[in-house]
Amino acid sequence: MTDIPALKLKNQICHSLYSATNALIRAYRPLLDELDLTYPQYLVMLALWDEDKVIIKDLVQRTRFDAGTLTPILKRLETKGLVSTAKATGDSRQKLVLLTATGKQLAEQAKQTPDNISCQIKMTPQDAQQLKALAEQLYSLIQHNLVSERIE
Amino acid sequence: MTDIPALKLKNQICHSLYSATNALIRAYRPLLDELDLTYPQYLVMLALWDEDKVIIKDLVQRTRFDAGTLTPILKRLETKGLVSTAKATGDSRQKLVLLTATGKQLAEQAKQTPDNISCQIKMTPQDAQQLKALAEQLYSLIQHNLVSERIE
DNA sequence: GAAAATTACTTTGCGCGCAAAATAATGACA
DNA sequence: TGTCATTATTTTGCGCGCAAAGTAATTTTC
Repeated sequence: MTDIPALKLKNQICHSLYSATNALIRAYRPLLDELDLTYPQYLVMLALWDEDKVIIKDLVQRTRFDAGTLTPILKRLETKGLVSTAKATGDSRQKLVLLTATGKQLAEQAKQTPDNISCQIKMTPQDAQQLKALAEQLYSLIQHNLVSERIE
Repeated sequence: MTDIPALKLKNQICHSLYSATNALIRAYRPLLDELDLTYPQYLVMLALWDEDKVIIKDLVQRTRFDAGTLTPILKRLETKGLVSTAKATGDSRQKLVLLTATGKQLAEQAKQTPDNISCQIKMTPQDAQQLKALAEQLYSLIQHNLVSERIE
């Protein structure tokens, strides 16, 4: 119908990126099922395996999740016995997130997940790294934009 | 805490891709608000502006959406008066999706959206095209994988 | 030609993603 | 010191995303 090239679905980066991301989440699902984690929960656990005993604000930065998204995710991880929380000494608005022993042990089981995924998806390491770099670039450009808009 | 490089959040393509995609959706939001469309609704409309009078199965393929996701999206577009539906002649399980006059007119307003986005996000056309190509490649590799698993 | 399998689509349920509003503690400043 | 703005976190509400189950029409198979 429309012959405006700019409106053609096939020309949209957003569609390619959107469907690739969703496909990747689907590909992770069977692996993460074994860890009893959803994809976002997995990303939060990765952040905590890097470093725990952090306040939520910190975790928001590192995971790039919205605070309103993170709160219920942490609650579910707590219900599963993977994390616990404590009030921060000093500023009592802040809440510390800690890994439980179970949460730490799960890293051992998760250790193989990245390899398992890259075995399934036969993208060359070069292409994968480039995709990651371009995605990072896009993220940075957009974040920079939003920040500078907020200042104006 | 964990010193397993494979588990470091910063090394995960999935995290870069996930946060870039969500950031892009956030960047589209103010533009799509003017069209009274959400991001997925916009993608469906793009597909329909390409070609309407199509059955849902067709739209599932072209949008790469799950059928269970598409049904309620189409219902909302119908409520907004942008699309209508009709039973297909022949196979009466099938449902035809059509653009209304309003739905067709909206293409005129949407015409500038892709340009507006690329003005905001100052990625070079080369990088953008490469990102799109790599995302397409990832999508294809995963889809191919899922299909071949289903056959086994 | 009736039972069984398949296909097209819808419904249900749960977990996000995020804007907006609420809550509560801290900091600023007059 | 009290008011006002700011900050950290939670809550609410709505729209996906998708697995799984349901419904209804069509096709296959014997």
